Amino acid sequence: MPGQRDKIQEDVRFRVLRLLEENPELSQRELAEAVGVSTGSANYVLKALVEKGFVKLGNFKAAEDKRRYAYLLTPKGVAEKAAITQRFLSRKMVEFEALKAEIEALRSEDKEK
Amino acid sequence: MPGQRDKIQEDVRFRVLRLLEENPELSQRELAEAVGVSTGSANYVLKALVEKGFVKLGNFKAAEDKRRYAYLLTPKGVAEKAAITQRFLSRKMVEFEALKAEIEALRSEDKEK
DNA sequence: CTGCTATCGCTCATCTTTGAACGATGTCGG
DNA sequence: CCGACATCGTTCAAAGATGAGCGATAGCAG
Repeated sequence: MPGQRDKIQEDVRFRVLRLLEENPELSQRELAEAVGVSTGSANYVLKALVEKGFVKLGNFKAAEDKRRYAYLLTPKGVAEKAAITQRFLSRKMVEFEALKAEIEALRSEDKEK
Repeated sequence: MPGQRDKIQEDVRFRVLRLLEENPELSQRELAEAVGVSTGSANYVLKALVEKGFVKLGNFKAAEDKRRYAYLLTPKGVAEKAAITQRFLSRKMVEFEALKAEIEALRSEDKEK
């Protein structure tokens, strides 16, 4: 079921783009935790985003901390995020309804007893 | 993040138990599709449930089809499912709220533009 | 300055999951 | 009965995800 995986990966990419747009200072670990993946995955995703030109590495605290980067969205990255948003939103609304239905089904089953 | 994995695995187990309680005739493939995992995983999960004594293999179409089983919940399986239900429901309600919040956040961001 | 601690990005051995493929069994038209 | 085809449970090589740990850097106390 790679379709499932692809969706999850797109979700991760989207959330990363979204988070970085608001706050480019986030570290890989913070990003990982925020989107719910491992540090390894976060690193991998970030690397991919940089390669695709959606994110650019900057040191906005430039001379201060050579370890960490600022993960700045490029215009291309902003566009990509916008392009994904709709698909993401649709998917999440479907998930939302499914979840709602499942919860309700479970509850009404409980009542029956 | 194995906590995440454990939760997902419990979700799968729960959904399998739930589906089988209603319809023991489900094939592994149907089960896999219904819960959203691969056939390999479905097989693995089912095997584990049988080993733990939650599910018993029967051939309710006995002499008719030697390939497929009926996956019957044992009393122990029914009890397990009941025991998991609350935890599952709580988890899903949290997810529900999170999803709701994320969707709304995304929508209001859109409006701003 | 020196040592200690925390955190950075990054790697990779380890574990998990996937799904195409297999042998076996069932179905059905001719 | 026979052959073609569908579908069963099962397997396992390949692909994916994880997170402890590495070298490097920053901050801070003495």
